[in-house]
Amino acid sequence: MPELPEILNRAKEMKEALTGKTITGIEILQPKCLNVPEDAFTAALHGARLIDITYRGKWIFTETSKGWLLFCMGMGGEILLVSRESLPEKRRLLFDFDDGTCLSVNFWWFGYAHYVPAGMLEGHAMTAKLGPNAIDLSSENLREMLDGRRGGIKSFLLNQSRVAGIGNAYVHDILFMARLHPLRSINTLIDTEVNGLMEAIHRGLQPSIDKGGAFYEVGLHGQKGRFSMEDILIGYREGESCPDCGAAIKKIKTGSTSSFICPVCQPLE
DNA sequence: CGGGCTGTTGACTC
DNA sequence: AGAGTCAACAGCCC
Repeated sequence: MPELPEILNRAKEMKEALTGKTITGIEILQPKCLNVPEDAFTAALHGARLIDITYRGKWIFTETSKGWLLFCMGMGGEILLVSRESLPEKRRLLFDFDDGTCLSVNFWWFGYAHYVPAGMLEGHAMTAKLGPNAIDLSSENLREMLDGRRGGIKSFLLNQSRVAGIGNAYVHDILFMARLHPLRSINTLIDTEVNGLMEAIHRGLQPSIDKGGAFYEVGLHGQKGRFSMEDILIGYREGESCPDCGAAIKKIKTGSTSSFICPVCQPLE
């Protein structure tokens, strides 16, 4: 599940390694992940030179001389820089470059590779509505965004059009560090809790950013992320002891997702 | 062997 | 506005 730490790192690696390369061939093994017909996609990007690679939330933005190439990795996948001689078996898309290297892209069904003409990003619905990157927010921003809103804090954090980049893997520890129950109503939060939440977002994401992302994802050169299970406090630790109070960590259903909480540190009043 | 679960997102309904 | 459900898939666990 690539979320902000993984996507940030992958975009950075891609910028360093791919800028300046020109696409000389495109192989599409799963046309359904595209937003335009296969031949239109190929025609649009053939001969495109890569200018810059950035990210927003869980999306990677590749700026080329012929428009935008956007990736969303869905629930997992790899973007690998390889040679023609060592192509991974599992791939959905393959880009050949003018220097003989290849970019192999694989993801589960939910992944997207979208083409958007230059200057037309505003018209791309899935990225145009993304909120600001989670790590770029200030407490003041967050307070303004929460103001007047109802509903649970977890679904707010997971809603990419509010805050971009947080997914279900990191949200457990973020809420634990903020001492907030996932179903806590936004309109009951006081200022100190919002400040604490902002701090928890940084404390929840930055260590993984610094370690090249989570252990279950790989980077552009196939290397594993160094943010390991030992770095996770509460998430996926059902039945283990809360690191703060020792109570048993519980797994609960919160809408359509599961949540891991300490029932003592994160009460729902 | 098979059923259940996980994860992202948009579409859809209430 | 927000909550709930569904659909799409591979891989893992029991």
